[in-house]
Amino acid sequence: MKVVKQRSTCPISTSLDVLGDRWTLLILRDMVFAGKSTYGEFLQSAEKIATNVLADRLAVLESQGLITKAVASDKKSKFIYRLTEKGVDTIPIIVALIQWGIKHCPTDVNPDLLEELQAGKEAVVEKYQRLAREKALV
Amino acid sequence: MKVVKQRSTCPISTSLDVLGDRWTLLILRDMVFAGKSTYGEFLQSAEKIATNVLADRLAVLESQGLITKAVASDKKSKFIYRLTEKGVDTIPIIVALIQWGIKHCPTDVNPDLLEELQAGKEAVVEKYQRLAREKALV
DNA sequence: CTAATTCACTTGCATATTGCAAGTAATATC
DNA sequence: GATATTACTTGCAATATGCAAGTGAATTAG
Repeated sequence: MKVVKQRSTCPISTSLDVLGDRWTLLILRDMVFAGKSTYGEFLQSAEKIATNVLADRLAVLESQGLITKAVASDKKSKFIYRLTEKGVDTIPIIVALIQWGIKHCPTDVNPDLLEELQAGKEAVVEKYQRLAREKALV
Repeated sequence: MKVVKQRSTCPISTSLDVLGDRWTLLILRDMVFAGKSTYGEFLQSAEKIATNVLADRLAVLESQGLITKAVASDKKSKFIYRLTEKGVDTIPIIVALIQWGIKHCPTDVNPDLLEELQAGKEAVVEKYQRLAREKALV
């Protein structure tokens, strides 16, 4: 049970106590936008997270109730990580980060996602929240 | 000139390269929601940022173009930090963090802000962006 | 049935970042 | 001229991260 140190009772601060590092939101991104769900898949991402850091962040996310961990139905040696509602609720944060990144940093974005975003952020949030909830039921 | 190491060209990743730590968004919060603009004011916050970390984050925010630094009009020994448009554009991220924190963590929130948020997130974002832009013109 | 492989980690260690306390330097006030 | 304010910097211990290698259970290949 990983403990998270709370610095104050400000909602921004408490959110950052859990999400405020370089890796946590990238793991959630991989779950939401890349459909990833296993340790091995998370290791494949372009940013190259270290194995010990990934294990630590997954343990924090699980103990904080953003994800669940379950044995895969096909293999007993494999674990499937799934988003909880608390995890699904981070999608507006992730989408806000995408918009800021697109506007202010040199980035490569999936053209389909870019088009969806131009039609409105709310629709994008709702779409990926719906997809994430469907995936969580499997 | 502080350099920020870019891990990939994903917009979420590039955003987190600048904003993804425990302190940066709290400084921006203080500017946006508490009207703070000086080193001494940032040090006063409940989370107790260390002086060297604050100096470092202000230098990063300035070199990345989210804030500007100027000598105060009343005292030459005082500096005023102000948000740029790039800084103002982080407000949707901060508001998304507030909403997640309120919903999922034990927090204390300003009742006025809570009421504003219940009436809709977009209005809150627009209000504080307008206020921040006005402040930047002083 | 045994050996190699996959999968999910853990361990050890060098480097980087953070936290804490104290010190410095340029104004500004008394 | 002495004290205070403002914005830092410095030194050092504690913590976190990055990297390479190792472990162990479950699965597949021969």
